[in-house]
Amino acid sequence: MKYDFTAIEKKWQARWEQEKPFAAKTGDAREKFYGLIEFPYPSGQGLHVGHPRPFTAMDIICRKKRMQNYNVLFPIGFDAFGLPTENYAIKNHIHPAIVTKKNIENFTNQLKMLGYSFDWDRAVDTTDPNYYKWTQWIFLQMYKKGLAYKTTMPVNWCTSCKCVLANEEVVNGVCERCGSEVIRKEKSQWMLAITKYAQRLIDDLDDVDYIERVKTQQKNWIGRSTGAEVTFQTTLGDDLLIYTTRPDTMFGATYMVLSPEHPYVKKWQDKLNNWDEVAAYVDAAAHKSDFERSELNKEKTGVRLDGVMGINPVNGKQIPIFISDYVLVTYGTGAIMAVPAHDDRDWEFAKKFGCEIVEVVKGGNVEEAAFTLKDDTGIMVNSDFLNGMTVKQAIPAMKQWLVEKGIGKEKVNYKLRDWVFSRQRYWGEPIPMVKCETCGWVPLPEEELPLVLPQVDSYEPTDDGESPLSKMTDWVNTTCPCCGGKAQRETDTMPQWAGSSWYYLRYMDPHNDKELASKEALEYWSPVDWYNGGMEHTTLHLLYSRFWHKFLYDLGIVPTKEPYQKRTAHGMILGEGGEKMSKSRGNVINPNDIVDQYGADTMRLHIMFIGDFEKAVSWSNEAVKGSKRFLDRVWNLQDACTDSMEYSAKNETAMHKTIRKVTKDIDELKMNTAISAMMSLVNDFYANGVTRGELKTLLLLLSPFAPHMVEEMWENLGFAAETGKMACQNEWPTWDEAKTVDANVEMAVQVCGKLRGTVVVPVDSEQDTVLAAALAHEKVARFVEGKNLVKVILVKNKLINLIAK
RNA sequence: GCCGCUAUGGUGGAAUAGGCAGACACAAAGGACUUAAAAUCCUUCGCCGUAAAAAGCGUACCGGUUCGACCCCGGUUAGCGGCACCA
Repeated sequence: MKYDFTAIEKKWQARWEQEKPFAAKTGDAREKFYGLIEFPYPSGQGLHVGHPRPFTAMDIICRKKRMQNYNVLFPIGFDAFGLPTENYAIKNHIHPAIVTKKNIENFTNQLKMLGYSFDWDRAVDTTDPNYYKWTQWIFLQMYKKGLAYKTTMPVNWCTSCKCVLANEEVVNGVCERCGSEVIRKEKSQWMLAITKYAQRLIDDLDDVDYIERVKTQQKNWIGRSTGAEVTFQTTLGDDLLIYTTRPDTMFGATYMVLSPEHPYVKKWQDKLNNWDEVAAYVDAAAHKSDFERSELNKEKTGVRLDGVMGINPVNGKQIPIFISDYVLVTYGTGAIMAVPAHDDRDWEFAKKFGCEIVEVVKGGNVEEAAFTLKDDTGIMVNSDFLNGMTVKQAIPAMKQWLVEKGIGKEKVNYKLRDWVFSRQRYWGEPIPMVKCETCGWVPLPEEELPLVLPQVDSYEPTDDGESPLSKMTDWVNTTCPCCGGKAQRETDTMPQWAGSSWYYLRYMDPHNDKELASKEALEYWSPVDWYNGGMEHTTLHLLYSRFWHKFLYDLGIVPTKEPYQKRTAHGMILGEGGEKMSKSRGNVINPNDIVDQYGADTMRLHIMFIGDFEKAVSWSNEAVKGSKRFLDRVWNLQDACTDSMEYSAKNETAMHKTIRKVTKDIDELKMNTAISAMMSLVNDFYANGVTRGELKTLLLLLSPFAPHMVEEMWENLGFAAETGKMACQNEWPTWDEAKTVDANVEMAVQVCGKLRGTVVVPVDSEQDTVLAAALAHEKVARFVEGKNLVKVILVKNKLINLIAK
């Protein structure tokens, strides 16, 4: 019988679709398992070979969980708002909704082609008004709690997309999507106060099982630092508040720096003797993008504020004040005390501008370079009451002194900024807010949700940076829900991150038109037990959705503090030479081609076999054959197996070992070694023969990996007649630990640490037995001859090492 | 610069409470079957050496701990990812 994968895969996909064996049942008495993958963006190019890697892995986990009698929720959906679709629509004058619909259809077909056990009845689409109604609803709740606010601030402006970008969308000073230059621009924007959750976003990482690098990356991104805020008086009478993490070095503060945007600069305009020079510098800084500013970090620039001096509160000394763009207005207080002896940037600036350098921590040569080591060994000098203390002692001592004098206090700062939530784009969720001439910003009443995206003639953003919606005067002009007067709708839309911040909740109850999901469903399915996704989403999507979840938790809507109990990440699939796959390199692999040539089961198996799941791997078309060959070999066992349902003596140990290995490896995402264990077992079957019972076990183990072929064999071998379809099995093979070991083991024999041979002894043999066997070994004897056995080291069932002198 | 990760045959990769390095595959070479090809099956496959053995060398590099190190420690180099004037 030939392995006709095309016919077999079609047959079983049709049956699964009809009989729905993968439907999740809310409220079922079995233990629940919620496995989640990052839902795809349905691009026009269709499924990329990068998709099947994480999807197949989670499919395997979920299929195995079902066989272990869990009630599994394994959903799928589409994150369908976004720029590529919009840009395609602009170019081809097709409505983005039509493009999206077509792309989703294509993705759906491709995903079904790969045989994933999704519960398709729960599929969500973020562009469906029944879905984004609740995205808008969550925004309104945030507004009501003061977490959504509108403010004018410098934003990242993409010169090509004509659109505001979040900080996270700017990569190396250019737009993440189109690669064009990004400049700073003042704009009124909706913001979400994620910074209010900064501490909880750090603290609650302790309670979840995320791979360590995700945790560290999130913590670095949030960037908590502990220091002190200190007030410096000035000769103009205004007090300057600065932030420092090194209060211990205050005696070394010899000048101060304000960011060019600091409000005092303007305030002091009339009192400065060099205002023209100052104004020119401020103006130049304003015209630079963040990137330009940071790119010039080799060479410090700045201007002295002539006419004002700061007063160092610890010693009363007057010190000059500069403005420089190495101080950021967005962090701390936008003003610093500069300690050139112990900070690289300050040192560099001081050298250029001729400022005094005062050493306050012993250990370096501050004329040569800043001495920045902050450890226990540094001893304070030139620091009055701190002299002789270590840095570690001086920090709290100074903080205490500042508090006693009433000029400073401990302060925690975060690098994390609030989330710019407005986009001047068409293809996103409309922000459900109305601006009334008398009442100001007014939220739309919840009954009026969803606020549906209107039809427009042109999707192009306007040249002044407003959303295309602003041209829809019929839609924009409305009445105030509050006073009934004239009002206008917000024309900005939400960023793509909005819809993906809560989609895992909608899966729990996707058709609910009363709530985002019912309490019953939320309580039954929460939290997501295992979420796998890409590292590129660690500081964006993952952080944003944790923030939204915590907000919903505070409202009493979701029952858990954290959305995801466990987070893992997959590596990328690279092209043949280890290069990134891209259209321009022409090395893009289309999963359809692999499926056509080898079948979906081979595709699934191979993409799991290819290497360590967490690491990047290069795709090789040649290597796929090996996985296909393995499936062929399994297929051919149908005709070779005996009728016995027992394990044969020759295969018994291998059976138990393989069951153990495959079971444990799947839970640890080591699919590659699970597969190699099954390959070895099949090699054994070819050498020793195979019984029907052995084959049954193999099929159970293999079914999550190659579900279609296994269903067919399951039916052919008569198992389906006995216990039903493979997809409905709730039996996972078990192993007997005692039977995973043979009666005899082969042990390595070393003489003085060098391998000299092997001996076969009964399992768990004591030293005497092994030693006797080892000495009987011809080669070992040769190396021991004429020497004294000084010591013998035995590692049971593994090795014996004879130390002979 | 800071944080994190990685380095193993021609290739993808196995192996860590410190215990036979190279499992499982791909490629290659030889053979069987075949009119032939494909498919399949068998054999070889780290380096050096040998008639074949043996001996020796070998997990990026240098050193250490240990009876024993891919694994632990110190240092170096190269590469990948993230952050980047965050005071």
